[in-house]
Amino acid sequence: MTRTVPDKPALEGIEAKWIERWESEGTYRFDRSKSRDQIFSIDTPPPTVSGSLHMGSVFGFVQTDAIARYQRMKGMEVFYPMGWDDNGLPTERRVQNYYGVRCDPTLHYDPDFTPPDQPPDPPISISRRNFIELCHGLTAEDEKVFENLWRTLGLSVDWDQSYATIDEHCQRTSQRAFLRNLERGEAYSQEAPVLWDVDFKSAVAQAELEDRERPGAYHRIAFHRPDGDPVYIETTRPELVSACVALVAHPDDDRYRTLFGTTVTSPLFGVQLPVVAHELADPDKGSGIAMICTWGDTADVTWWRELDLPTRAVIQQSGRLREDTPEWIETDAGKSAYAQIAGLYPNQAQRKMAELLADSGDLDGEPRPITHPVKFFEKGDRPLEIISSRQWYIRNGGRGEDLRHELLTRGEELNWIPDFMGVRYKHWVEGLNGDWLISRQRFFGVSLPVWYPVDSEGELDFEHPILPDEVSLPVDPTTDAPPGYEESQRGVPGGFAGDPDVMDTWATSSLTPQIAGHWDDDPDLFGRVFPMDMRPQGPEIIRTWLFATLLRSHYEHGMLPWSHATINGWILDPERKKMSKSKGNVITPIPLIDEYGSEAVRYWACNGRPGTDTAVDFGVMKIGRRLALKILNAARFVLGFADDVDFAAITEPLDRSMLASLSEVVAQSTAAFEKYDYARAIEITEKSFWTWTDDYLELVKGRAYDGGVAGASAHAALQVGLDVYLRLFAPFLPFVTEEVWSWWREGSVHREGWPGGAELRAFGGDLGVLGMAGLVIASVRKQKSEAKASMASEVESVTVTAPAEVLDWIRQADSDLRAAARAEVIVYREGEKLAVEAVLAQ
RNA sequence: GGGCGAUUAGCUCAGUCUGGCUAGAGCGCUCGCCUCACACGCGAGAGGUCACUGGUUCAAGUCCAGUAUCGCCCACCA
Repeated sequence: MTRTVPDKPALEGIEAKWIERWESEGTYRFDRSKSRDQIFSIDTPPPTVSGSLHMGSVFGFVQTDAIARYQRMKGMEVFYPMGWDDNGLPTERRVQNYYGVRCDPTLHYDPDFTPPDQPPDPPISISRRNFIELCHGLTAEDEKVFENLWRTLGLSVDWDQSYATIDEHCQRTSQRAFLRNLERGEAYSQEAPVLWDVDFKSAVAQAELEDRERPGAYHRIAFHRPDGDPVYIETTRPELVSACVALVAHPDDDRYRTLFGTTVTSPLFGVQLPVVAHELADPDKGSGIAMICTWGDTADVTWWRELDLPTRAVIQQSGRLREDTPEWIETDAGKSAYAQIAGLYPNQAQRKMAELLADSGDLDGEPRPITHPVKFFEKGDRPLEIISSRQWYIRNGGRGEDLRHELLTRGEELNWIPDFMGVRYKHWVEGLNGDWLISRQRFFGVSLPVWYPVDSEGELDFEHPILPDEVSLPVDPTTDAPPGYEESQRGVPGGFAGDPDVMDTWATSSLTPQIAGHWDDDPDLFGRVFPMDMRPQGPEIIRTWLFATLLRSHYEHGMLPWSHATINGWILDPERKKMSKSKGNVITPIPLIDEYGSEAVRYWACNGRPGTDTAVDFGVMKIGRRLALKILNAARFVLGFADDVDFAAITEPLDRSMLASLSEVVAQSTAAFEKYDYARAIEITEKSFWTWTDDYLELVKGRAYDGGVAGASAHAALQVGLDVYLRLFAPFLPFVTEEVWSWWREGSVHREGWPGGAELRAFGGDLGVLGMAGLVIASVRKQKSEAKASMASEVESVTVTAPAEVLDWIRQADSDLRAAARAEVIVYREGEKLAVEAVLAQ
């Protein structure tokens, strides 16, 4: 092959050139003919396409790509799919804002609907089907943006292996897995208290909660004993006095011991309430006695359940207090008091209650302001309420010790990188306090594939759901009729009703190994890629994605879904602050790629240690760019000599020494990669490469230009060196290494073998020659520099003093040293310590 | 309240698992150099109480205990 080495190599434009070439040549296409032990499979995180692009996405994906490229070069067939997480609330929310629409399932489909150019305010209501069409359209656009970014970054993904969590294949997989969970008793539905977001009007799961510090106020409120004496409780939620079912204190609390078993009356509403004892009551909190409501917090739920208390719900799904007077309020005064808070939101009702209680004399003093943690849906704006609702659950060990233990054991079987991340999983599983709530009262998601018989009274029979055949999946029970029924029987006595809910997005994305590996429709492929080798992901979704994936695999396959979980660090802004939209410090990758180039951004990402929080650092990107340029220029130098080199011609001791040191670098880099430590691998290679260009290239330059037998040795050694460095850098800097490869080699460097140390060691080089010659030339440079002389300035003589064996190494590089130092002669003297003295020409 | 991680040069970070010459790199800074791959470059230099306190040891940035600050995760939040 003829060489085409450009006169002025440049980085500009090489991304576009190779992106296109890799695609057209199928460089990263997965070859499914390989067997499981020849395949390295990656369970890629499907990014939320309706989220914004940010450096956090780039960081983890580039690190994964480096590992994928290493494995591919090592000879493994890499299964590297890409998915898009497009179902669920983030998309709905984006569609609502983008088009100014709201979904109203009661409306009929309008086939001619097109959204207005500008989002209208207030938003317009559209049918469920129209809404879902908009979701599909917008996510398709968003996915293009992401795919373009991934390609620009050079991710070696096989784009034929892609999926979207809302596509038919994912829906089928998700519904099938759910039905199997149901069949085995791992999934169930029940009417129970759930955490409820009043804006989204949906239940949310424990994994989606976050605490936020919110202002509140302790209200000290009097309940009354039969003799009229007050019992003071302190509450931040006086609006729930109407939902109170009991008072509770600690069984050992002497202040309240005499009250247990007696009855008190609630203020304003005059409801008779028992006083009960429970260990969860904290004598040090408030007055030590608390009201139990339906339900103000999760402690209320515990008390309600364990003490078998009645249910008195006043807060509705809308978040408002119910309009009609609850039946348990029987006094006229109570009814008129309730009328004043009926239909209000909790915060409004709270202010009203404070007024009413103050007027009645039941509020002791002023409300005392505090800030306290309040549970929010992580994507929500208002505090969660707890309401009773029928929902679907998957058992996750939160309510069963045996399962919890099995899942903890699975966590121990998994290889965590870095290993301390395993502790987060352990703590999460140990802290679970309920099963996984998977149903959501939303629209853009995978439907729960169940219908319910409607009895002759028109009531739904939730205990005997009607299920589809697996072959008919995916189904949408809101539009499809179940087996054995006609659509005309929907909602009529003796007919059926479809479950209107969709599954939580994690209920689908917890199946990414099964989805990507085509568990449901291609068992041959699945057998070749599952269980997968690697699950890369962020630390914040260990409790969701990682845990849920492990759970589903444990249920379905009785094994871990992957052998290794690599957890990347958190990305911080250049000031080392967390990036967030609200702070306005989010950095997006595309402008950085435009400015520094893909290689530079990749270099930055690859320098982030596994699991280590990393700041966005433009300085590091500049260094990456500099490295890429250096590779181009060094390659131009190396390839500027003879086309036909003979590796048997590598006879010079210095050249062989260089190859020996390179074998060390290969060994260390390989060892680092085997431990998934890509950052260590690039560090080792980079450090060695700069020494190669600074010392070795300078030392052999003269000989290389002079030619002859000694020159031929240099030419060949330089080419071997370049060849090895290109391979070592290829996982990190795929564009520039491929570019240089194309100047003189056939095929793609990314399909070439990873270098082995054996063939380099076979040249029999002695590490000491290059090592010592490097020290001598450095010392001469230093003396020139101190004399403020040019490096090209002539040297009359160099005197090297050293122990005999060191002198022997240095002598083997004598002519190269003289040429590089521009020295007439080198005088060797035996001595204890290495000393170099140069006499500069005047 | 509990847990995990971090704290090393002005800045960004290696090094700590496995204790051992004078603690490293790059950026920035200072000085010098157009040396036939690269001035988007090359050479050299200055710069550190390894957060703090105590302990183990012949020897501690490294191991142990505690403290402080920062970040993250978790927690029943009356």
